[in-house]
Amino acid sequence: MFVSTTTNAIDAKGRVSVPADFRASVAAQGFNGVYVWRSFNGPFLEGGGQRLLEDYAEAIEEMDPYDDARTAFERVIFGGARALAFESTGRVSLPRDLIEHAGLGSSAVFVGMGRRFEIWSAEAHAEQAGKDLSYAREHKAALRRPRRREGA
Amino acid sequence: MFVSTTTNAIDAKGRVSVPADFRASVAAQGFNGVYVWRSFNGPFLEGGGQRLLEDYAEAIEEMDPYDDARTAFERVIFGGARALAFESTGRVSLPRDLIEHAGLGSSAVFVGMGRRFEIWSAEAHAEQAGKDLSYAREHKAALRRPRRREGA
DNA sequence: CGGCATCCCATGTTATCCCATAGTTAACCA
DNA sequence: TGGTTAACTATGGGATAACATGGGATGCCG
Repeated sequence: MFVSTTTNAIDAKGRVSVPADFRASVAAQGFNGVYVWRSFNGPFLEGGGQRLLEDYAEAIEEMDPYDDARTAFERVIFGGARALAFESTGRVSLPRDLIEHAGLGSSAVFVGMGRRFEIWSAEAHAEQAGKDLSYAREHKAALRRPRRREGA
Repeated sequence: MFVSTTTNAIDAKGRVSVPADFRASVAAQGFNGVYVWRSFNGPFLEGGGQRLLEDYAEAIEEMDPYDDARTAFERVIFGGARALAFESTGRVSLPRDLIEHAGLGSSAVFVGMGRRFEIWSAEAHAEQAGKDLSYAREHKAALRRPRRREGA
């Protein structure tokens, strides 16, 4: 699971260290790296491990083979995703188009989102964090106590 | 798995490099190359590795022997598919009829689709990508939430 | 003999590997 | 408890390998 927020530097070659605990949580998923794509909800990137992408694939598999919606999702999700392998010290190099979409400069903010994570520019993240906080404050009633599961 | 979108040049001889990660994902499938056929959904090509064709064959086996759809699939996919072997540097040479069907000029856009991939002309792809993106954005609720598996 | 495909080699660009450093945290022992 | 090691993390830089691509040479079949 991806948790916490970390800011890492992007060097001149476009390399950035993926937070160590993010790396640990995708270890042993077959592919030693992460998949990253442009969010279509804003100027930031979304990412996850191989298992997340396989789960998307599974959800898509359940649609009709040549349904227009299916091919659209396939193109957007698989066509838009990039497989970024970890190099020996745990960095990935971000392709240009992803850097541009998120408006990344010399640093990247990794935000854990549970099964996914997001990558923001420092500025965009600061702005969004403010919005999220006030939104959460206004809607705190919506968060109810989770039901206890058996065995826990 | 085929992911990401890559644009490669087609030279005067009709040769085009298959993206390295696409080649890696069909390696060790018996045939050192890809199968490509004309899509019947538009002016683009579809392709995949040997395993994909075998899976199609299996799916078709389960249809009625004289179902019109079955024979159509057999003709289009098996009859229309071309086996394109990788040359030493990872290129394939696209037959004329495929080039014409997709309206390819001096470049080809490879779009990863998970289990298969598509090949588009730059112009047609730009147009289609816009449509797919807005479609996916509008219908994202239609993509059932992927089932969570144990682990991350 | 003329297209057409395949093989081989050459090249520039980009990405990746490997080593080195510095700061931080954890571990360990006296 | 205090201090010293020992890991691990993030990050910089240079060397190296991989990739995409062009061109020529060779072989094949009509």
